[in-house]
Amino acid sequence: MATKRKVGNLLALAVLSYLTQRPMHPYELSRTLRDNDDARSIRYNHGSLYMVVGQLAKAGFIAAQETNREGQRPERTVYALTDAGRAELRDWLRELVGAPQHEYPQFVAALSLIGALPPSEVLALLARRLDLLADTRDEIRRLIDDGLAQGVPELFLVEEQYRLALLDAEVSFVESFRARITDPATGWGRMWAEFHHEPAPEPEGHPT
Amino acid sequence: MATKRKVGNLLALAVLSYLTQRPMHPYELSRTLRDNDDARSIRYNHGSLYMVVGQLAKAGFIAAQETNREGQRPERTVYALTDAGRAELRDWLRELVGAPQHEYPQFVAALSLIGALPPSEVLALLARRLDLLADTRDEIRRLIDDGLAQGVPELFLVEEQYRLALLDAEVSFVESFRARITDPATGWGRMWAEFHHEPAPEPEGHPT
DNA sequence: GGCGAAATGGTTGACTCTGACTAGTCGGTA
DNA sequence: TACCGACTAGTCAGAGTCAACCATTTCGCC
Repeated sequence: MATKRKVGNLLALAVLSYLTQRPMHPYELSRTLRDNDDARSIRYNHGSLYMVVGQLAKAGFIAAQETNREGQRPERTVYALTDAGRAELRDWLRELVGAPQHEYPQFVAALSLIGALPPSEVLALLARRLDLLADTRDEIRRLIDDGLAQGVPELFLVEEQYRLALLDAEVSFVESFRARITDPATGWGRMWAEFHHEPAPEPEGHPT
Repeated sequence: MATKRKVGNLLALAVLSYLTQRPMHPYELSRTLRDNDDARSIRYNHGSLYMVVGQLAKAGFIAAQETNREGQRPERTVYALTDAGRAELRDWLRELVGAPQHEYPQFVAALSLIGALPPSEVLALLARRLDLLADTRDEIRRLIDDGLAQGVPELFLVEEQYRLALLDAEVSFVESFRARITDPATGWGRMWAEFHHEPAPEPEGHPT
């Protein structure tokens, strides 16, 4: 599983991937990650990068190639991918692509406890969520369009298209969820509201 | 944001939520969480629970109510929710429901680096992924149906329906992704394959 | 009634992660 | 030319996570 890897942080995957192109020193990796906007897909922390590089070196996936220094700056160690590192990269990617991992999105946790909020409030919050989801959607769309306009191959934007697909699914779900709360036929609204000692929620635009 | 909370672990949210029903001691919480299958929605770790309870107590969200002991067992401290805790629960849930958080699913990371694998292999891995996604889908369906059959209100199954919606979206995406790889019109397959020094991938069922 | 397995209830320690801190360099500008 | 802010480059303490372990008690079953 995911935890069996010697280095489990996904940042390490990106490091391995960039080192296939050429040896680099940590700061160069950091800049490359920033320039390619990888922080959108992989949790990035300046501090974690140095840690991850150290772990990869200890595990034998990368090896220090040379150490040089300019002026009074701290020295920079250039790392190169080893054969073991190349194998790890492939194996890890295979696992991630070939088998879905169980994950814990925050919204799932919230939904599982949603009963703790009264339905009237939940309706308002979901409306707000829909607005924000629409904003995010526009942003991703723009990111993709800009990329395409600048000649980025569509293959390198595929993760954004995936994000978009999930986003659309979430929007549909939230809309249908709202509808089911207000639909008197489901009986949800009444039961839920009674539990919170408030009147049953009304459909949109028909407040009591 | 998520990190500004005194206790950031989502397990704490579940603890606060269950303590609204009645005071409990840690192990009772642990069992309740297990019984309700909350580990599906919230990353659960036996050890973490005690830490989270300690943190919540230190933050003033819960308070030790009494300590008793049976036989030679370690003592059990019963905790009760404080007013601050009730407020934190509501505020936290509001945030989670009202505003989507940026998250980092593993598959997104994998997609962003997918170019490192040759397209022929990616096609095979995606096929495997589709199989496993179908299994997961069946499992969730069964979970929902069993719940409904046992009279669980549909509201308490809403997080599984959300999961199902996302799952379906992922299946559609993966299918369309596969199609675009094999479709000669997109040109992806050829470019990608050339980069890996292999022949362009063929559409399903027509191997070279 | 006795034996092992499972449940109860919790602690510990090794490891990982994160945000904050340090410290040199460079370009502009007042 | 002296100062400021931004960038470069890296370190580190403290917090968090997780798996493994420990010690009792109860339960199933022969």
